[in-house]
Amino acid sequence: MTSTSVASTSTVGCCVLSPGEVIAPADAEHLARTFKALSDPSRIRLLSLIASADGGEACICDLTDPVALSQPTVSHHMKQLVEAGLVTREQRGRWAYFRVVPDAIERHAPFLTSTIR
Amino acid sequence: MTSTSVASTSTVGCCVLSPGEVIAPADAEHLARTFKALSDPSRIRLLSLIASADGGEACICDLTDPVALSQPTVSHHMKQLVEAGLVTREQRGRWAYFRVVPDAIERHAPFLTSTIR
DNA sequence: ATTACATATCGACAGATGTCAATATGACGT
DNA sequence: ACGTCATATTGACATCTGTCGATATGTAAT
Repeated sequence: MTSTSVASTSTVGCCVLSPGEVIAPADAEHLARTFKALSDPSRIRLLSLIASADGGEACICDLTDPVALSQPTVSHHMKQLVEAGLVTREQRGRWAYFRVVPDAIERHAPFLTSTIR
Repeated sequence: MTSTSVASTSTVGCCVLSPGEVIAPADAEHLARTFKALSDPSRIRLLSLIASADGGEACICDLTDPVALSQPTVSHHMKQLVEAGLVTREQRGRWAYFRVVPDAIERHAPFLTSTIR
């Protein structure tokens, strides 16, 4: 067979490919979902703000001012980041504290090296 | 000063921050633009197809079938990838050959480590 | 219970995005 | 010059996205 083969959705790690193999559609969708969460400037800034915040965590009220967005909009962005697995949410009293998930992005590194290069 | 400071747009490399510094809005926008190019499953598959193709390059006609999209749509996606700097385009005869830019994504690694962690 | 405050959800809206069919552009062979 | 083929552009369309104001939900203090 001369055509490049399509990898089946990987079970070990994320999107690990043999050389010459093409990423599986399901893996492509998964990757795209992660990148989509990072595709908005405000969300990048929110991640950065949380990561550099005291104790590595921040609540919505800490974030609205620096990004100059309304409270509902920031809440909406945070929901996206949580659903993408890039951030965790912990309710403490009236506040919701968010933390960046370590290595959430690095987890996709295999794709970047084995698929893209 | 107790508040976290905002980094000015970095001139050396991409988005290098001192600890406790927040990414500059311009850098956030730049990063988001790159991630946006990667936020579509079809584009991820196109990148993978090109990278794994014979000689590391492919033309539009090689790509339409595997991704099951029309020629104009593939052309549109390729334009996005070129504009994001993730892929190069070289016209050779009637064909346009695309190649993945090595380290185009890795170039953003400083953000992933210095901003997100 | 009532009040105050932090966050989430809803409804609405403008603008962006992915897709295709039709057409234009451009390069080659005859 | 003409026809053919690969790619790009245009126009149209449905859907998704980011944003806000208004409102609902939930938690804690009084």
